This record gives sequence, C-alpha cells and structure tokens, in this order.
Amino acid sequence: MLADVAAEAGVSPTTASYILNGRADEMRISPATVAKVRAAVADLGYRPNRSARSLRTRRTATVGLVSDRIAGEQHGSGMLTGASLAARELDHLVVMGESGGDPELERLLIEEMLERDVDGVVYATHTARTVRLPQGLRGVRSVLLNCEDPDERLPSVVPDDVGGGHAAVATLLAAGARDVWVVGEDPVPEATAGPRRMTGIRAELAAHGLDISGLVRCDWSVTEGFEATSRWLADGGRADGLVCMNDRLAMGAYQALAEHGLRVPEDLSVVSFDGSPLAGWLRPQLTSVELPFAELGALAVRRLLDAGDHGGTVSVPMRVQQGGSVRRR
Amino acid sequence: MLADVAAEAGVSPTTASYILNGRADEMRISPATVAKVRAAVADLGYRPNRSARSLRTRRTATVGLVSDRIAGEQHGSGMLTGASLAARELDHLVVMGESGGDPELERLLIEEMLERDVDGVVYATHTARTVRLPQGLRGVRSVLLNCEDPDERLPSVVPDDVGGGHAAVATLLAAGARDVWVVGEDPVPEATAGPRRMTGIRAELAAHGLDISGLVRCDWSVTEGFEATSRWLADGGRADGLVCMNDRLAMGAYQALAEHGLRVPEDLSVVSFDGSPLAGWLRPQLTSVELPFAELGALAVRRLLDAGDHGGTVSVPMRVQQGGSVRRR
DNA sequence: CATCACTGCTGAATCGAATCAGCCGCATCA
DNA sequence: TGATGCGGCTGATTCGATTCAGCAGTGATG
Repeated sequence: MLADVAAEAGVSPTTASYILNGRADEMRISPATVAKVRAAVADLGYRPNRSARSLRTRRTATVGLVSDRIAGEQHGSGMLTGASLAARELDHLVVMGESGGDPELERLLIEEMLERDVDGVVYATHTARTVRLPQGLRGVRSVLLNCEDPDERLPSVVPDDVGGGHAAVATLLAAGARDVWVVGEDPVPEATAGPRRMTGIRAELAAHGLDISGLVRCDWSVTEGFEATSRWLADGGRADGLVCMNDRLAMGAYQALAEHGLRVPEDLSVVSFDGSPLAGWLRPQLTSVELPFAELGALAVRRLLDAGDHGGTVSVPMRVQQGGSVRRR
Repeated sequence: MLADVAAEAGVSPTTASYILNGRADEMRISPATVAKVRAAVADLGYRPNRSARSLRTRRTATVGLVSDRIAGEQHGSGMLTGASLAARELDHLVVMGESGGDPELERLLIEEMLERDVDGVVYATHTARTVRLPQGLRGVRSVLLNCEDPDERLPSVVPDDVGGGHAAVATLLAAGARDVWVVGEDPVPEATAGPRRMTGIRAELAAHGLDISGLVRCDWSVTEGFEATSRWLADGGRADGLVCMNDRLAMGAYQALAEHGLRVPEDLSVVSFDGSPLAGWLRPQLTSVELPFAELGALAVRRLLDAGDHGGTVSVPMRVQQGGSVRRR
C-alpha cells in the first residue's frame, strides 16, 4: 500500500500521494524526494487500490456502456471495440451491459453502473435512431451513441448518413448512371438512417439535375430485398444504378438480379450502406458506404471523458468502401 | 449512507449493516428491528456505496472479460451478450477489454482489471483454440471462454465441436447422402474447431461404415471457399453431401456450385458450421450447426462466480439450425 | 532584529461501509 | 444467591487511499 511506499522512501504517505498524483510541482516537492518515492514504487511494485481511491474521489476510471443489443448484432459490435480502445487510451475501462431492449433491465443496468460510480455512461443503440434519455441518466454525465434525443442538448455521436447518401450517389454518377433507383425504406418511425440517407441521395442527384427514378419499398432484410427486387424486376423494372439501404438488402437484390439474368456491374451498378463484412463476401464485392462503428464508439468515450465537451451532435463521415459492384469507366 | 439509515431506524450502523447483508438471523436481530431498518432503507432510497464496500471486502461484484477480438468480429460477440446477461442475473457487471491480439495491451487490460479488484476474469478468444493462460492471470480466479490451456486444469467453456461434427454428418446421412466431401481445413495449429469437427465427422461416418470421400483444402473465407470449390468442381469433383467448416466457406461454395449449374439441395446437400446470420441470408437458407455463443458466454460467467466449480472443460452442445440446404426425403 | 514569505514536507481527518469483540439485561440453574 | 447463558444490540477499528490545514527551517526585507 501507499504507506509501505512512503515508509520505504522515508517520507509521509501524504508526500507519496502527491507525487503519485502528479502534484509534486504544485506541492513543491524536491526532485530528490520524488526520485526516492518513484524508486520505492518500482521496488515494491506498488499498485494503488482503486476502491480506496474511489471512496475518496468518487471517480473510478471506468465508463459505463449500456446498449440494447450492439454486441448481439453482427456489425455494430465494432462500437464496443472502439469504445474499449479509446477508454484504455484514457486509462479507463468499459463496464458494459446489454438490455436486449428491455426497459426494466436497462434501468437495472444503469442503476448498477451508477452504484459503482462509473465516471459517465455511453448510451448506445444498435440502430441509428432518436431516443429519450432514460430517467436514470438524467443528471448523469452521458453521451448518446448512434442515437440522439431531440429534446435534450446532449453530446451525441452518430454517422453522417446525409453525407453517406451523397457519397453513394456520387459514386454511381461518376460511373455514368443516370437512372437511379433506391431499394429499401425504413419502417421504424424513430429510425434516422433511412430518411437521412434519402436526403443525401436526393440532394446529390438534384445537384446534377436529377432525382431518383423510383423507390423499391421493403424493409432491410435479405429476404425482403430479394422479394421486393424480384417483384420490381418482374414488373419490368429497369435502372442503371441501384442504391440499397444496407448490405443485407443488397445481398437480396443481388440474388434477384442474378435470377433475372442481370449482371453486376455490367448491366447495372449497385452501391449500398454499412460496409459490413458481408459486402466483401458477395460476388462481385459490394461497393458500400461504411458505417464507422469503431470510430463512433471511440469518439463517444472520448467525448464522455472530455470535460471541455459542450454537447451537441457530432456526425462522423461515412467513407465509400470500394468493391466491384460499380461499373468502371 | 448507511449511517443515515441507521439513524432513521434508531439503530446502530452495525445493526443496519448486518440486516442489509442478510446476517440478521445469524446476529439474532429481532424482526421488529429488521422491519424498521428496511423501512428506513426504502424511505431514504438507500443504495450502498460499492467503493466503500469493496475497500473492506475486496470484492466488487464485477467480472472482467478480456478478449482478443470477440466484439470486433461479427458473430462471436454473442459471447458478450451472454456474459452480460448472466452477470446481471448474479448481480454483477462485466468490465470488458479488447486487446486486438496485442499481448502488451492484453497485459495492461488485465492489470487494470485486477487493480479494480474484479472478482474474476473471463479470458476469451474469438477462435476456438488452445492458449496459454496469460502471466497476469496466474493465481487469479479465471475461466477460459472458447479456448483451453492444455497445461493447466482451469475451468474452460468451449463448444462441443466433436458433437457438432457428428450432428452435421447425421443430417446429411438422414437425407440419404453417401458421398460426403468436406470443405475447409484449419491452417492454424492452435485452432481446435477444425480437427474436432473432423473427428466427429469421421466418427459419424464410420458408424455407418463410411468415411469422407475427400477433402477440399482451403482456409475459412468466402473467397477461398469459392475458389477451392470451383477448382474441385472443374476437376470433375462430385458429391451428394458437402460439409463446410463454416458458413462463410459455405457461401463461397454456394457461389461456386451456382456457377457450375449445380443446385442446392436438389443436386447435393450442404451443411456447415456456425449458425451465423449469414446462414439465413443465403438462398436456399443454409442448414448449419450452431455455435452457441451466448450460452458459452453465460456459462463462463456462471462458472466464474460459482465457488463450487472445480475446473475442467465443459463442452456446450451445438444444435443443428435447419435451413433448406439439405434435401428432404 | 522582528516580520514575512517561501520551500518542503507532515498529521490527522475523511470517504462509507464491514466486522470483531464486547455489553447489558433477563431467565435459568445449582 | 451467585454463576451462567443467551438474546439483541453497539462501539470502535479497519480497509487504503486523498486532502486540508499547518509546521519547521531558511533567507529576504524593512
């Protein structure tokens, strides 16, 4: 313990404490004494007891991360990776809990985290959406991850879906596409990804004097993507560029296109959103606008621990992950 | 704080403490007093300060979970979900850290967890394999998750890959397959999934007087699956049943089969391992022997917190997740 | 030469629980 | 009647740090 270090160095625990907390200069401790204490620390392999420290300081060098199911789902778990790494860089650890969407479990998790004096809480959702900050987090330092609360001015970290929409269309236009259809429509009212991507898509087309040629309505699953695209093709649907709202949808669309004898990218170009591993598994590999999950998670933790952060939403750019689904010119 | 509760109830903090720690009977505290204290607790909304408690008891109601990259990869993150839920059920929280495979980062994470007095550490790997327990965990209560240390008799939780191999082949045999090929071969010497699955596969075939007809060698990626299977088909390869070592490989095999005009399951049946979401995305949906990640994670935490656990490996059964890739008879 | 400021350090209290070693009063027993 | 036991509770210490208030010694200042 600290007392042993102090004894070994021949100083008081107070002095040792100041030195270990980087307050040596402030407290005018002589370099000689500092050296003695550091030597003692190294000698004894001293490691502070975090519980004791937390008891006094009410800080634990720990951040909470509550989510609905970001670990459970395939891709979004990158947010955890990013959060974990960023926390480590700032000498913190992540305490995580998954509610699976159950509000009561969520309440319990938050309560347990606060009991353990986490220095702040990241509240994350698997799907980009609007949320209401849980009661238990009111007054608690927190950052929203992949979601926003329109009623509160909270720090919030989300992907830049509008910019992503621009990028997706820009990729198609650069390949010469002029007849662009969109596949997928977000059915959940709170979800933000769909509408924002659509905003970007339309704006980028408008900048070239175009608009979308049409919308193939379906939700964001492989089977829906397949069926909706099949129906569209069966009805004589045609396009030279397809924007799919996510990679799974695109996979379904690929299946439908193949069944109708259409080749990607020779007959039409396809771009989608997510940049998930799936994009790299399809043939041809899918050009997809990447959700920067790890960055989102890391930024959320950094903002949480940045005392100077003054709230508001930060949108992280989405980059185009090149595949082979857009025709080269 | 506890002192307030005691004051409100008109008893000493000692008494209140005993009651809240379930030692009322042992300490012969009268029911009347217990009731008073409980009322005061409810009244004041008392929540114990965990740091203070930890300082005395050296327990934090927290478990560490260090992994290489189980969050980072798509499917295995289910282990986190399971661990989180099991921890909650036992009134614990999970402190997680991802090393990304970097031994130095792993060391740091473990050190930080121990400093924070986690009650134990789950050491998890993304890929089922043998490992050596990290130095920092020697003498620390720990459970291996999805890995085993052959040199130590540690509690370890892994999927039953041998049983999975049996199940995969049983499914094919039940569909009438007699000419069974295996696609995929584990190139990493420490990996255990491949060899064990192969053991089960051969044993189940042997039980029916058969053996595998051949092995299509490749590592476990979509592109390798595609290329290796394509080569095999080009060389005149034929089978009525294909066992793919994982779902990604199977996806590659699907692509190759389609290119060669072979239909699943009409021309041959396919089973694979993982039971990942991908299996449900393929057409036809893939019959796959599921890796029970959530169960594995949950069991690891339960064993970690079970003082009566005496070590040794527990293999969790792998169930067949039915798709449409095996011919019905 | 008294006052003052400054340097370099320390003693003691504090955070909020857990827990050991009793203590008081009353019934029982020889 | 005095010893003994037990039911029901409490005082004081402890866990290991942080931190406030303050105290010697020294040199400068008026």
